[in-house]
Amino acid sequence: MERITRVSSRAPAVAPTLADVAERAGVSRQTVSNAVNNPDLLRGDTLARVQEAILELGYVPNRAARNLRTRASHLIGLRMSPVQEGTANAAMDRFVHSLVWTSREAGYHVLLFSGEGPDPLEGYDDLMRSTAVDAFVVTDTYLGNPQAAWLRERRAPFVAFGRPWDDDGAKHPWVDVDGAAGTELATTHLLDKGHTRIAWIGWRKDSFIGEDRRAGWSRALRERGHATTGLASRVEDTVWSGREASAVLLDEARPSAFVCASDTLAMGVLHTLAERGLHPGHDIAVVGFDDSQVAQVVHPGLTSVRQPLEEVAIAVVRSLEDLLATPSQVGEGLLLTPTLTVRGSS
Amino acid sequence: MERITRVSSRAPAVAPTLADVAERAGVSRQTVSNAVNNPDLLRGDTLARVQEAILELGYVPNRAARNLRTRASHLIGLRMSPVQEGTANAAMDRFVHSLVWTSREAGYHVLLFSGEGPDPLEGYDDLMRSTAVDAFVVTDTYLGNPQAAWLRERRAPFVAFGRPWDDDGAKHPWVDVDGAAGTELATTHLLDKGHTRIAWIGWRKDSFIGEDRRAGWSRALRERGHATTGLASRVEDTVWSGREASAVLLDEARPSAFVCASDTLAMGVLHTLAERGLHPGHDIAVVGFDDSQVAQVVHPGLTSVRQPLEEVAIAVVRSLEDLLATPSQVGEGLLLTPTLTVRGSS
DNA sequence: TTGAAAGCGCTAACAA
DNA sequence: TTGTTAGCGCTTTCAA
Repeated sequence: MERITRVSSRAPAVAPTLADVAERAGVSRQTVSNAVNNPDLLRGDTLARVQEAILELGYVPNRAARNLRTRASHLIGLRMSPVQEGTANAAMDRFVHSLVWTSREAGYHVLLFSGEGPDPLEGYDDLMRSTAVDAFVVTDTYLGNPQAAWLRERRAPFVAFGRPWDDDGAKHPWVDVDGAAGTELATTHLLDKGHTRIAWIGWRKDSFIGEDRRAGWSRALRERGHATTGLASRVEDTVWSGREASAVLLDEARPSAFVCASDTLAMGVLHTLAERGLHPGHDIAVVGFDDSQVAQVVHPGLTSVRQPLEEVAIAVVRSLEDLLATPSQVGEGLLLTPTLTVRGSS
Repeated sequence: MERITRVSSRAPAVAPTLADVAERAGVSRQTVSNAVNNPDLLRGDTLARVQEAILELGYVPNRAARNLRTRASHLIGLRMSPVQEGTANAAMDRFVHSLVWTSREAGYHVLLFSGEGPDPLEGYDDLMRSTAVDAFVVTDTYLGNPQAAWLRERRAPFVAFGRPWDDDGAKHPWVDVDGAAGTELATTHLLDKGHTRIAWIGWRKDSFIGEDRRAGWSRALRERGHATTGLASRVEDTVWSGREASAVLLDEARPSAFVCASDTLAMGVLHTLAERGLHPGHDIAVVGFDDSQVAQVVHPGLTSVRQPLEEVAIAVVRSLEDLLATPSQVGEGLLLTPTLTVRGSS
């Protein structure tokens, strides 16, 4: 039983405006505006009368008009990079979910746009200049932050998910996950399990993120006095590369465990193990990175470093709010720590 | 070397307006507006002069003002359902990518929003009444279309990705993928490989989509005169359920192949096979549904039915354009055919 | 082919 | 505490 009577649930042909509400409540338009945006300013009975009129008419402020007047859209722009088929990479999608969720609570919506091609700047310009969004969340910082300088120069508010790797003096706010801490966690976990020869399969050297994650692996091994020599491989982020690299490492370095820069590479390791009749978690331990769906559903479960994307989203939105409230403020950086989800593969 | 001189690439402190351009070009504001929206109306030299001024000033029309005036936002609303951890389901994310891409070409952006809870209507109302979006794309039709009737009653333009299963008389436009055709394709593929005892693992009976996909399996078997009795199982969409169901079926019905309603369930089958030392594609064939990343990267590759989500997005956007151009028009339905991506598991 | 007037719905600034 | 005035930047309508 619906108790509340929604008078206008049938949606009137034409949407009511402030003026309609004002007339109905017997007040001025400004008073209605205040009732919506600054209810504290009204006297109790006036507020009640206006709110009743609002309810009766089913009034909802027109966004375009409000945007025009306040010069704000309450929209956050996010560029979506194309899906990568054949990989396990879906961190971006998980992040989008978290961001949408968190933004809503802050009164923002997420506007998705796509760059035409490889140019990461494509698409930002138009949205910014047409005042379609209030700010951007920049995620594709894997090769440094070409966008950061560019957006900064154009005075576009933005928060980056990802460190300004190549620019220590960067003054924009950012949030990132400590990849090295993640792989260190993974490596220590394996060391605790008794493994000593732990191999690394990561990305090519020009990847900042890849080098960061690799550092966690080597740090953990060195701290416990174990060797890293000959145990590392740097390849492309594909299943095939992970398979090849692990095959070579198994033959030449005889590791008992693998730590990988991504779940995609870890899946490659699982391929090699399957081909050789080896059982992950039993014969050889494997740890991936990103706690993708793949890690969650593959047999016997892939242990993986999980980025706290929900927290990232919260921090990003908070940062965005600060930024929009105080545009001149110097941005801060925040580094979050990932966790390790242990499954059958280790 | 940048050849084109972007005079205002440094972004002026305050964005230029129509009036600024008009003054610079020595014409009226209206003429500038026409230069942007109806260039055909201008004489060649006037147009050139105005365009030059636009370029020099770096003028981009203000979206809020335009939206207010034209009562259109060129935004498409899409509700994101929460991520399902522990499953392989990511069709939604792939679809979002395609939709963003396709929308851009049609001059639209995608606005993401999230429902608060299980109520699929939550969130639509506010966006619609505040004229934040021009239309919606409705995707969560797995339990019929409660949104359809609701949105229709409120005169909200929308296109559904998913059939109006429970309402033959539905008059809204929709695009869907023929699930039965997909599983029929999968089953026929297995029959061609020599399998005759092909089991089905699908969803509970109250799932329209699940029953549709199941129909393709049984149709293919019946057409070739093979049995279906005792070969089907209906469970929840989890890896665990798929594992359990396949274990029972293997013991009781001795199938040589499995067709599943989802990659998640298919992964469950792979678990059972791994536990029994059976090799997918060699001892037992397995086919999933959705061609998820999981299917793509798992060893030895999971054969899976692939929904043509790019085509779906194109059809949805086209439908949306028709709808917005001719609001009164009766919506049509379009059923697309999936393909089968064959991998090692079959 | 171009221009002038009007107003979309809202809120900031100020006045009562 | 409430109301009045003005105008955000644009496009529709109509006149020149």
